[in-house]
Amino acid sequence: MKFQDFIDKVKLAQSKGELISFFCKCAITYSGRAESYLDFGDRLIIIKQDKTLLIHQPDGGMPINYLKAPASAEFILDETQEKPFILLEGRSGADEIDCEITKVYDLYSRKLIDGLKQDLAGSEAEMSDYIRDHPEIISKDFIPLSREEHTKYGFIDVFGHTGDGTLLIIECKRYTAGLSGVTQLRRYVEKMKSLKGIKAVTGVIAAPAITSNAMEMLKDWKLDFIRVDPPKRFVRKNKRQKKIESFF
Amino acid sequence: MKFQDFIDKVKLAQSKGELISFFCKCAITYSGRAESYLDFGDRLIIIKQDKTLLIHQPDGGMPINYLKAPASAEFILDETQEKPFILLEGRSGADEIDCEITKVYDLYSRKLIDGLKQDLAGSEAEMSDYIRDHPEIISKDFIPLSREEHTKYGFIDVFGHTGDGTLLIIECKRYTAGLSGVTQLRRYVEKMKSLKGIKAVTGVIAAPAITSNAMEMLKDWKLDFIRVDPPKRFVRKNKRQKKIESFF
DNA sequence: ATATAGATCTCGTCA
DNA sequence: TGACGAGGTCTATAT
Repeated sequence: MKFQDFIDKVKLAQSKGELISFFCKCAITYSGRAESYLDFGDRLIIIKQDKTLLIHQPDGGMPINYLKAPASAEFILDETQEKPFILLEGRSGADEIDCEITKVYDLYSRKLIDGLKQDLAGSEAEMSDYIRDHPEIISKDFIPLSREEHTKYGFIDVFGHTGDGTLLIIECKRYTAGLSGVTQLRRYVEKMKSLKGIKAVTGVIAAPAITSNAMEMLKDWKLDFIRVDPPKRFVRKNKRQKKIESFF
Repeated sequence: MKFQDFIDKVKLAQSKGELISFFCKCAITYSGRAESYLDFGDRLIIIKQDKTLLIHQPDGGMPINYLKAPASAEFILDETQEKPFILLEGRSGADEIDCEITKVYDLYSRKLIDGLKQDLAGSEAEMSDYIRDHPEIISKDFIPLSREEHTKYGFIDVFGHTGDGTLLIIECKRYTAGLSGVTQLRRYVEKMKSLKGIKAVTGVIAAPAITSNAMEMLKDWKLDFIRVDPPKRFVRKNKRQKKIESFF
């Protein structure tokens, strides 16, 4: 594709508020929170409708370069060498990407209509909901008082007390709990002890598993681990359907 | 685009090892580590050459759904309703996406040649390199012994001692240090004290800034903060070039 | 494989 | 706006 065609297509697509996607050969210099250089290769570049910029290599899940919305772009021509490139700039001007493009293979754009948000289940928030609604999985006499609460002690997943009046802080982890989860819990317990002047405060890690180092630290600090599996909400679709085609 | 055309194009592209990108209208059900549902809307779907799957909405930086490489796909036809959809499955079978597609607007594919890796500067590792090579920014008598070392005390960014023999652990943060950075440092210092039986162990947060809560906690634990800016390696390109075109 | 921690993290949320 | 923590985090590295 000729460079002028490319410019014309991008401008037209932009004016219509379309998402733009193109394959090209380019070299990329990024300067902002970090700095990077990537020499010439084929990449997929996407400019979303909110002017998010994504640059993807042919493999891997993460973009190799990106700019948060809204990014701006302008074409620049190096006066001496006549190398065209695109200068992309982040909103604040703190981030910028020089994308030197030597070939544009294809450019496709379309206005995508989609204002929907995903309904996600299985988060840590739902796990703390579940514990609040099933306090018996923590202990027979556990009485939850609050959940997902931002306190001056920190963001506490579940908070309550046991029959003998001991305050109990629960830190939920959806996966194997590690050292950082234990230090986080310990911080909450300590802070509540010192600020309330109460000694009868304890903490529990609620997670499906815990690493051995974390378990050791937990014991050192007289904290507890209770195995809790994160709840699931949706049921999988019936897989017994007629197969049409199968590939890769 | 007709459904059979879509299947044929995907199969052909797959056989040639191409990256596939298409706009479509679809509804997505995900089940795996979490579960989600997203009703019908227009999206950009990318199948990379290593069979990474990415599904993007028209706005936002993150894919709304994805599968890590290598994902597999097959077309399914619901027997009663004759709704075609694609069943995408993660490698282990633990993750799966049902993508019910009612329209395919465009499909583009190309073999992208790019085996290069990005040269990235400004990481925390480079910051610890810098401190090791410029120990005077910590103190006049600081002598670094190791850097980025995985020890039984933890992963310590920079470790050394001062003139009077006090052991010093440095935790680097590229941006404003927060509570978690302080608890992390505190954990290393405590562990080294207890395992070595030495009291003369102290810790330093090296970062461009620190939050007030973190600073308070740091003082409580007799730890220190030293302002250090992360080093930069690349110089920005000269921006004074001739402008060709500018858009959005 | 598991554990640990960084990331141009991103994203939401609350004070 | 800054601070704080979760994330289907992902990715790299060491044990």
